[in-house]
Amino acid sequence: MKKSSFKTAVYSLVHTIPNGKVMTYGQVAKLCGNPKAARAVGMCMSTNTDTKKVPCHRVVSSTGTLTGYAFGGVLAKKKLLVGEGVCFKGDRVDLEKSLWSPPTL
DNA sequence: AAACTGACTTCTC
DNA sequence: GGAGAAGCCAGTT
Repeated sequence: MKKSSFKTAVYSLVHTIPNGKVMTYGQVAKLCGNPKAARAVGMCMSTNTDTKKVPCHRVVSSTGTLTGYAFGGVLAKKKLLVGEGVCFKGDRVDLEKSLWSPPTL
């Protein structure tokens, strides 16, 4: 590992999110080194263009609300999550069932 | 190097 | 839980 920019860490972490699960920006930010860098995480998602390598649609806000999506908006994001098997509560993700946390290495 | 921006989080009412 | 306000971080210009 070299040049571990925050962005790189976020990309790697998001890339580890399994299908049918979601993570919050705060969770990602914390695992990346700064629990308050949730905003920075979101920006990295917006700059991200490889949805296949970085499933940014699996990243939601702390309350389970879907935030922006650079590939069709929250509508497409929601559809993607539902299609993967993520539980939804109206317009929000059921974090109690679909919130995922990385393995303790 | 400084300033601005942005897909956030948390507190209070 | 919803609405409003303040604080925080990294990236881009």
